[in-house]
Amino acid sequence: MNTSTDAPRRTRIQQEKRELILEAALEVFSTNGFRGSTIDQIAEAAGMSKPNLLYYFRRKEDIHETLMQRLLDTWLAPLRELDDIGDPMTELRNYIRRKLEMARDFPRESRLFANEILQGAPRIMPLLAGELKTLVDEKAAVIKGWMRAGKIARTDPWHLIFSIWATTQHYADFDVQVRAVLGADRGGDGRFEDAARFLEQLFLDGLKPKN
Amino acid sequence: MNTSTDAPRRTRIQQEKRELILEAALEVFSTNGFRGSTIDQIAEAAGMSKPNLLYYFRRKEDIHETLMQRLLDTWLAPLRELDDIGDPMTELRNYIRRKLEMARDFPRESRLFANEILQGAPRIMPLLAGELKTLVDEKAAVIKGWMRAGKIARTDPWHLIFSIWATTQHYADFDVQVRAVLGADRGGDGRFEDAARFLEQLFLDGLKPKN
DNA sequence: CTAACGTTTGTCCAATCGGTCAAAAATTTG
DNA sequence: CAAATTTTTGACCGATTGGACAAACGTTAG
Repeated sequence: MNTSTDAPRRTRIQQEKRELILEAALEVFSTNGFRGSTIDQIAEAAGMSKPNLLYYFRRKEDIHETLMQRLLDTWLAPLRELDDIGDPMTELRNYIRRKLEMARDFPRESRLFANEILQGAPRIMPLLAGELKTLVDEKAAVIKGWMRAGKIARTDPWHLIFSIWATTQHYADFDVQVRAVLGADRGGDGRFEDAARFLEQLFLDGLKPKN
Repeated sequence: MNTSTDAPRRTRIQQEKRELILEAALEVFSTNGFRGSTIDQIAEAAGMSKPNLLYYFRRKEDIHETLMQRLLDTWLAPLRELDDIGDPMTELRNYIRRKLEMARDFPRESRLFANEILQGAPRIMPLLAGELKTLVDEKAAVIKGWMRAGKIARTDPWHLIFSIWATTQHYADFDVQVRAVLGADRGGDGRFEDAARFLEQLFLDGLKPKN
């Protein structure tokens, strides 16, 4: 992993300022969407003038693209770690837990991604049909193996992965709604632990009465 | 439900054209978001000139507001129908099924709603903390009753509702991703039936092996 | 027919947008 | 130090935006 292999040579200031801009852009893009965000907003959030920002990223889309590229790697890391060798139930529990932690700790990243997908994924479609599909197919095969071995109930592995994505990311993407519905008492910091408990039961036990 | 009670008197043409605009705006807003959509786009999709559109809705926000108000009612209808009297498992199954059907038949409405929530629900926050919270609390109480009666396993009713929302709406909001990952063979029209089967098993049986 | 009213459009406007450019300021290099 | 290079900025530009407006057009009731 030599970071200087293909990356353009950059000065210390360039590295720092680019990070500053990307951090500011994540904040702005994730709450306003790409078209809803302006370069001025990002520049102000990054504490610099618009032409100065454009000195580091020549087009608005370059910022967004850089952000999305970085995002996808970290975003798929938990799924990559789903291991064939470990105990199936433990592996799934850990995956759900890690995804929920990411929703809690990186909600802006989740919303940025959701925004992109919602609008038809115009900028990352190739990645979805390529890298993402490959990874999911691979992990679906692992899960299928567990099912054949009788370690977990038989279901559709792809839809299982979808439902884990949906339920965990919901706590980042729809956070406003979750907090509004739970109200002041239950919508506080404890909501993620409640969610973790619930999701664990849902995926690992189901709703069937235990009589 | 007298529709003429508070509504301004409208001619036949006004009724028709307003519907035309709302239909066009649903299409445009749901794929581009509020700020990403232009009045020109909506006007063109509705087959009229921009000033003509502005004759029926004086501001861009008025269109969006009207759309959101209508949406919320139909969107919450399935939950409203969750009945205390019916058989719990059947009621839940039907609710999940109806929500999934809505994701299939009204994906634009789902995406419009998701767009609004994602961006912090600036225009419908009061509705979430008011009408929506009341409804969810009410239905959560119903579900709690079923749990006390031993009809379904004990869990958090609020998070149960969240997870039903998340999993079903996922097939509308993240449709592009779902289709990309499933690929050409499994991403066709059958994907909703696969999803229905999977979700039914997930929520009603769980993943525990049946040994 | 015609006056009144409802509908449609072309033209225009101020504000905002993404982005350019040259020149000033700061930093690094020799 | 001074020259070379990098960084920052103010001023500016053309395009797009939401919206205003008056004039033209269509419809209908008397």
